[in-house]
Amino acid sequence: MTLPVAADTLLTSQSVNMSATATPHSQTPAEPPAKRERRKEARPGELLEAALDLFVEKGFAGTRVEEVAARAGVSKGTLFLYFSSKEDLFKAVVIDSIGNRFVEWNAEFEAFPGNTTELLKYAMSSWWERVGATRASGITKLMMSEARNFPELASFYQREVMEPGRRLIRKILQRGMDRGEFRPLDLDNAVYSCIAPMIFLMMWKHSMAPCSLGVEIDPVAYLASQVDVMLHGVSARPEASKIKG
Amino acid sequence: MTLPVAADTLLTSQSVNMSATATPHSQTPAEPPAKRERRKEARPGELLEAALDLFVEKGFAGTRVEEVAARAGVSKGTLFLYFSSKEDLFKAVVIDSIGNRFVEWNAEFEAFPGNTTELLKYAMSSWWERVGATRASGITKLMMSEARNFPELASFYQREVMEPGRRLIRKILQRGMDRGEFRPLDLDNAVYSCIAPMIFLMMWKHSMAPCSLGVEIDPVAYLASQVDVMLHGVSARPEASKIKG
Amino acid sequence: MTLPVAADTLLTSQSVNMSATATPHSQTPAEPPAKRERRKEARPGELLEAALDLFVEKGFAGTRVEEVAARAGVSKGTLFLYFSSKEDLFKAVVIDSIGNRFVEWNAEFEAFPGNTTELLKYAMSSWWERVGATRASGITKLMMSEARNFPELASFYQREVMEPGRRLIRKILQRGMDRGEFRPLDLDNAVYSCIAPMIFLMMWKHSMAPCSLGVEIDPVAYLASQVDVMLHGVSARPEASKIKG
Amino acid sequence: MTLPVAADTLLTSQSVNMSATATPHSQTPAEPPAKRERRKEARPGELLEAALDLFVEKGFAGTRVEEVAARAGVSKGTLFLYFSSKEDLFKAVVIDSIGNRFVEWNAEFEAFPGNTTELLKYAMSSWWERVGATRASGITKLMMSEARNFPELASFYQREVMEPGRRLIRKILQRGMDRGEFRPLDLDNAVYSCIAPMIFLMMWKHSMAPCSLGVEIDPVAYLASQVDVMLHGVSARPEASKIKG
DNA sequence: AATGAATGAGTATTCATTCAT
DNA sequence: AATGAATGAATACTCATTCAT
Repeated sequence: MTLPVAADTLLTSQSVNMSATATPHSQTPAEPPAKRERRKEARPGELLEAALDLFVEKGFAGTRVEEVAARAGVSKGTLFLYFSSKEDLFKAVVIDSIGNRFVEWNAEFEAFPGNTTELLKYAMSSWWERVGATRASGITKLMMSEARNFPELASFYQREVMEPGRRLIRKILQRGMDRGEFRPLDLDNAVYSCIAPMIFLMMWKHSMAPCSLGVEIDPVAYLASQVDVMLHGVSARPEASKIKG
Repeated sequence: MTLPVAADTLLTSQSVNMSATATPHSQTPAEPPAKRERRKEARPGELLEAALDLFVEKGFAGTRVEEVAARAGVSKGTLFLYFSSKEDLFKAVVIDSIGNRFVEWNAEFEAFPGNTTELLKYAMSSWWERVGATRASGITKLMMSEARNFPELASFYQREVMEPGRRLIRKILQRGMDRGEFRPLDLDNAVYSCIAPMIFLMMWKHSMAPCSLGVEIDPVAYLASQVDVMLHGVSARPEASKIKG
Repeated sequence: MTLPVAADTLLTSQSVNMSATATPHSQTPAEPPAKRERRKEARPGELLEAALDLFVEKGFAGTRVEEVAARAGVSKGTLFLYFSSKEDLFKAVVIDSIGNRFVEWNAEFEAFPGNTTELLKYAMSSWWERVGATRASGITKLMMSEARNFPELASFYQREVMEPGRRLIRKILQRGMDRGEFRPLDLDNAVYSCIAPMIFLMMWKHSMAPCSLGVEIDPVAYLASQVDVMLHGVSARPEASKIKG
Repeated sequence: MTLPVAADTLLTSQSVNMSATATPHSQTPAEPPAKRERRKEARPGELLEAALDLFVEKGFAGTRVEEVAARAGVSKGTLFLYFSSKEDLFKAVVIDSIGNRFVEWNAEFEAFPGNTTELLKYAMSSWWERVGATRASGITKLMMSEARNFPELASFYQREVMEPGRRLIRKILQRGMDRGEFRPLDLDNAVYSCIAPMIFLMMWKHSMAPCSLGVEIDPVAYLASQVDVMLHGVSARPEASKIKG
């Protein structure tokens, strides 16, 4: 797992037990867990997974550590073997879940062969596949919900996730402008035309969707629609028709 | 305070003590409203305001009723005079804050004289003025954060707020299409091109913005940009230039 | 209640909730305590009494706050209404129990009419009556037992109790020497010939005596014997007998 | 390690796991004690030493077994190999530390050639050397502090330590009386004129002294002073002067 | 109607003890 | 014999809720 470079700058005053940051989200297929099984290696990851799910679902204050432990298949005491406090666990969950894929993505997008329209489509849909659709998306919902209770973590999240994301989007839009594919744009705001749908989808997925009684949103279709609208606008093109007519 | 029409449908299983939002001790015959009477009337409102702010900031579980009472300038005991429980208070906060302006807005937009492009701009900016920029926007952040802890409230919120909002937006887009101002659109998804930015702004305002160290978003500029992008797209118009050239 | 002058110097880093220091050891005759009786005034004193007894008996770590509360006839929660933590309670117990009677005693002994032999007898026996035989003696046992767990408190206790006591005894011995009643003495050490028996009695009373199966010590008799031995020594006086013979 | 004769009488109701103080796994036939064997033998002793220090410093409840194990250089689990419980460890610490030197001392004092004044001086100073100044003195502080939590141990201690000590002192004083060196004394109380200073010194050493900021006591000087006062009293001797005059 | 003292169920955390290795 | 991961009962402390005044 790649820890974000600045992770340690966060931890000056309230340090997070780093021993906890083991393989995140390792889809260990549920082996029959014998009682008092010894597997120090696996524990933190399992706890982090369980904690992520519960924190996302119920929030920090609404989650009981005992529940986290139970879901990870261990006892309350074991949790405190790996995380010195509930808050420490919380921080570890957030920090652990933030691998910065941005270097990787940057390279990938930098090398993208097609035109920027295609790149934008690709960026959005691959984001969905790799983040939006995964458990990792919960972190965003969590941060949005708990930011004001953990301002330190919030600014860490902004620095390590929001900022790089924003820069990546901006680069794509800039590419479009540079290549004459996109018209001149107010980039500072235009980036959010990409980011807002992502945030919206993640929030929706983790809040309304699970109790949705009627309205369903198909993320893939929505993102396609959004990219389409974003690219071509909703306005009819009277000039174009006129000309053709 | 305007209660949404469907408020009572919510109350089947987990009833909200309605005495809380209604005048308490209403048996008192209409006497000349002395100053102290005035205060009596004001109590629940002050509590609801305080509760809204705190719930938005700290979440349901993270907020202590004592804090709510203190902020409203009353004692803890008094709070329970108006709301039978913390949960009841929470529900009242949500329900109370949802006046359905939608009938009003519907009428307003129905009578809108200008073209749909103008209408869209107007709708977005007036939404910001009347909701986004106000304390009411907190409710959305609250619902997004707490939906899974209060699924009943969540579906109430969807029914009373999201749904009408969605329909309103849809109507506007439909109007554009009907009048040939907008090109044919996948309306089911396109509505979210308007809604996502709103949700995003409200979430941002109540989560990241308060602890933002760097990135600031100017909502008005962003919404303008978003509407612009939405209307005209980001793509350059080779045809258009061709024609002109 | 008179708080020792230097009490506040102790409280710089870990402050003791001073609201707690109400009438100490008020022998409130057990009135039938109605449930949920309201008597804020009496509470802290009752709690301090109960806490003193239990801390003396079981030590700090060995005492459960719930037990303290129960003995004071209140619930666990109520205790925390008056003392912010177990440690705070402990400190309050110690500080509260240390009224400095030394000014009063100083005056009393200063004005003592008889010879110093009488004064010494009087001092010891009145100490027993006013301190040794009372619940207050427990504090000494407590401090001796817990000094190393609460070094701050320990030096407070030395400053406020041991030191003044030492000075008082020294003054008495000095008086004896000044008046030619006592022979020249190594005062720095001689004071402990008075202090050690007191400490010993208090320790004994609160540790061995309660589980004594055989040996019993009669404090009054012991103190009388100790004063006698101290005054006249145990050695036979050959010179004296010789002369008479 | 010498076990006191009456040690087993203690074990009626709350038995002390004697395997702890005996060679563990003694079924091993007497093989040449390799180095590792040596260590094995040493384990319980190291644990007992560590435990003694910590119990004395922090009390029974305030001491964590993990700390004891760590100080002894073994793991928590190992401790429980030798002692079946924390309480068992505690009892072993006390019992182990009480070698009864009294038979030896009895003989030594019985054979003492000099006068009783000398004997008394010798007894006190050799007690300080052999007990007071050593780690063993901690046991007394421990017992004084914990007696009421372990009444059984307390009466064991009284029987095995206090009682023999008292008898030894009494014998010395009796010797002085018998030989006409001491005047007639109330022996039952007079013994405590010797014991109290010892107890006082041990308590002081293990409680106040470690956090003493000002007052220091020189035990040897104090004991000398105490013996001097005890022998000759503090009173001036008018008769003597008269005679001389 | 308003208070705030009192309550006790609930929760985070500790730590003696167990046990598979 | 030794380890140290795992346990869960115990305990300090919190906070929604009650109720006498």
